[in-house]
Amino acid sequence: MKKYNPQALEKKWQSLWLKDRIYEPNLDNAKKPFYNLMMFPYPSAEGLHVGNMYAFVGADICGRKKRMEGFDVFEPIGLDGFGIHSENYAIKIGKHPKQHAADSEKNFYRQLASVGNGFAWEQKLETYDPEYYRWTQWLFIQLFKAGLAYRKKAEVNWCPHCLTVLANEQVIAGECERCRTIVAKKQLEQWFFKITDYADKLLAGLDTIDWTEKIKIAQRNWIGKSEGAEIDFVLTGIRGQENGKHALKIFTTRPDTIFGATFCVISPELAQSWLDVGWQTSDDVRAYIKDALRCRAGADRRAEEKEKTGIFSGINAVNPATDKEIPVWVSDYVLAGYGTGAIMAVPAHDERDREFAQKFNLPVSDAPLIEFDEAIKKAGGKRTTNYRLRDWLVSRQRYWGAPIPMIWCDSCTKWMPEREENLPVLLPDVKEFRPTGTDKSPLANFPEFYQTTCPECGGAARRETDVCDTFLDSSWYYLRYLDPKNNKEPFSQDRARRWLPVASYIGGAEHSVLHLLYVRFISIALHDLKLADFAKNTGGEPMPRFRAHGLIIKDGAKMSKSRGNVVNPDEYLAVYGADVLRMYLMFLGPFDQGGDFRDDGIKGITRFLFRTWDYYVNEKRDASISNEVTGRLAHKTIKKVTRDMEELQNNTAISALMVLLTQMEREPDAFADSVFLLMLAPFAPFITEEIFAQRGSRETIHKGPWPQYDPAKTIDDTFQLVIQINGKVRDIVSVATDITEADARTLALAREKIKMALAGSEPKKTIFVPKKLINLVQ
RNA sequence: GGGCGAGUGGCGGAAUUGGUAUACGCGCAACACUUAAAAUGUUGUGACCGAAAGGUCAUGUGGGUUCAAGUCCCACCUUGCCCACCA
Repeated sequence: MKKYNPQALEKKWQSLWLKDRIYEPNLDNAKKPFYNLMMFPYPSAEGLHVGNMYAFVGADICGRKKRMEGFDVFEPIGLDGFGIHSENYAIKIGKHPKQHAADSEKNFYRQLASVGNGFAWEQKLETYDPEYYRWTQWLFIQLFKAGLAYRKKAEVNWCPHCLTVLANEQVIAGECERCRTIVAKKQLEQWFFKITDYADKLLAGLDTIDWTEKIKIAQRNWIGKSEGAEIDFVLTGIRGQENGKHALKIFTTRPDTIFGATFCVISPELAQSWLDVGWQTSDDVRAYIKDALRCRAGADRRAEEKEKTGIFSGINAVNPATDKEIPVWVSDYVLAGYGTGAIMAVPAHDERDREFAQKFNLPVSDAPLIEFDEAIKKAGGKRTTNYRLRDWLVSRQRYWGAPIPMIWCDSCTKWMPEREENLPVLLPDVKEFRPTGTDKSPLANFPEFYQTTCPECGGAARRETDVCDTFLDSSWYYLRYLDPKNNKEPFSQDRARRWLPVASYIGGAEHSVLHLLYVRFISIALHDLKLADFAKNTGGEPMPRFRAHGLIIKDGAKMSKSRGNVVNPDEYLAVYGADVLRMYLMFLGPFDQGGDFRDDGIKGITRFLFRTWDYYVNEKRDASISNEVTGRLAHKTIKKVTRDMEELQNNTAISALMVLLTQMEREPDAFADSVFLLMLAPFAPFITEEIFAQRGSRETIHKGPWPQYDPAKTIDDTFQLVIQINGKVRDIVSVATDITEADARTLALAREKIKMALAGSEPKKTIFVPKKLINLVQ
């Protein structure tokens, strides 16, 4: 009697697989490439947690099945280790980020190796490796050369806790995505990527890709395309100015409501710009503008809790539709960054305008609507399109990132990229890496870093001291995986053409408007710039199929360190082994739904694998034995499991395997014996490999072949005919599959139970559904 | 406030196209094995009535469509996620 000992056999197979390189596809010659990508983790404080493992295992199961179906599966893994998150943790534990990276790298790879995934370890990468970020810098330079990276002074989001600027996408309801601190506004000169140039392409591409609908909607909303009009309202009553000399340009998506516009509102920023060019106004108005701008800098303008404020500017505007003079107000409920920073207020149709009108006792006019284009014509406006999407702010005033490879020369008076042959611009190994709290990166304290020579005139010049947003690191990693040691080019075009676009991408939905938008933007831009051509057929879309996995919850809440409910897989792996933990996680529920991690459910899976072991290892039986019922069930199970796995419904696939095993234990069948093990292999790679070897195979089970079913054997000769009276089940009888309606009716009427229930009356109508039921309607 | 989901046993969850609601697993109960317990195995397990046969009621609530509704339509309640003064 051999005992199932998961720890010993898992260790053994891990090293044998590594030695035999069974998960390393031939990247240059693969005939049926299948790029199975999962979002790479950032090596966080706690190490790999069960939620990460859930995502990786779900993706791996899909890849393992493809490998058994004969595909050359490439399943790379790496670490997204640059960035504020890692740096903050390093600061907290008093380590240098570089040291922390080295430590967590070791721990992460050890954990990742233990979960039983078919990772292509030879292609691993880390974003903080100079050989990686050298090419992140190269990417920055290509965008700069194409005019897609630019430097601009603008109002930006500043996190007073992280002490850096943030991209719009990293501000959630006015708070820093990472630390939940209320974000302030600052006027700073920063590097931006022109993602807004790609708004339409990013929007159009969504219709062509097979992604979770939720993510597509989130991206559409984020891009926020709205069709509307810009209309000039002629201004009157400006002190010291002739009437009609100036006009106010407003943006509206509802020009059809223009007859109801009873006042205009401009943003404090627009008002300030008027002051800057000499607008003379009262001290009260000046005070309001100053105050509103200061509030914005302090960022206490979160929508819901704030009552509207504002002040009459003293200026009037002529509504071009009604020719009536209406007042122009200044209020911070109008945003500077959207449209023209000015609106016509229609309190009868817009809730915010109504609230404002009520507070300040402004007129409300329930004027009739007119047709959209007619309104624009009447008002002398023009159609325009506005986007919510802002350009991607990529500079960060922090240490732990790829230095932005740009140089400022005082004599050439311009920004220039570092020469590509000088890349990487190495992140210096400095002791004082903490954020400075000014608007400068810590690197600005190191002349030995920033003092350089101008790439054009050779004179003294100064390096940019900000570093790149981590999302730039992760915007192209899938390309580098194909060739992580390439020191001549960022990626191999040949390999990219062979392997890309990515066949299956799996990751968390929390990146719907961050990573998943940036990764599309960068790929589409690379195609436009002729720097890549691997996805010509998908319009540059790098990942035509994406699925979001659900979250693993513990005690009713998302796992987090502060709640103290993080589950580390190590302890479970030590007790139960990877096979049990993998299957347990998959059995919780559908992959896109996640589930609640609780110890009590593990028992069922443990029992199942022990039964499997006993069935194959300890119960010797005649290998030629065959059983009709079990054989047929095996064919049906292949059909169901194959389909369920394609839909990532691993929970029901596992339940079908449980049903099959129970039947095999009752009535063994040689065909079922062989296919059961193959179907179990993606879920429980270790135990199946061991049993396969013990049954005498010299090959790995993981190259398949995936079992095929005989469609004829999935159809039964008989079925359970449900007999209903008025839609209620009254009897069930086993009949031939091809029974006719007439025969079914006769049979049903002859049944004792039916006779009793009908009590002698004749059914008026009969509904017959082949292979399902007969319904007698009285 | 806007957008998108989800509400099914004691619990996690099943249910191809509208066609046997509660698969599979946990838990629970009885039995077997055992000196005993654990483990394992077998059987049972939505609620109510009934000795049984059988019946009635059950998929958040209330309506509707249909021979037939967890599934489709309308209204409402609860809840989760995303976005949020974007004119």
